[in-house]
Amino acid sequence: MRIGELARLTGSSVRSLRYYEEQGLLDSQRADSGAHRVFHADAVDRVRLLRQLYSAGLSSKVIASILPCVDTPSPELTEESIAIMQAEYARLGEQMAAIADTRDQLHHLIDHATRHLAADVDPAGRCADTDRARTHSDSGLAVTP
DNA sequence: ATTCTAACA
DNA sequence: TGTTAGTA
Repeated sequence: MRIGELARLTGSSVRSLRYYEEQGLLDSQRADSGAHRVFHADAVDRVRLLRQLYSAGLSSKVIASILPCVDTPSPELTEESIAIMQAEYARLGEQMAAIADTRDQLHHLIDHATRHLAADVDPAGRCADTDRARTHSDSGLAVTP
């Protein structure tokens, strides 16, 4: 397939795909005329993996160093490759903990704001405000572990 | 219409 | 990565 289709199938831009190839992360052939790139069908999975790693915060360099672990023959897979993967694994673990902590704080803020809104402006009756407060509580955001 | 390379307010 | 220019 050509670059346009690969982009469509992976939800990435054509520009990004050329960049991945430039970084040695993606393989491609050349059309007979050498005019344009031709990608193997497997490139779809490869690109999805690349984007997943990128979105997790891994750099092109890091991804390049661990790809030999993905490709069938891996002559350039070294001890350092494993060390790098372990480091990223650890980093993601810390990042997940930090994100969980942030989520907890947000939960508290939501809880506080909800109570404030419910008890605040309605010494007499309660209508819109109370409804809004209840809506927030049941919105799925208040998932206390 | 699609792809390519090169380059940057 | 986006975008633009000039081609093929």
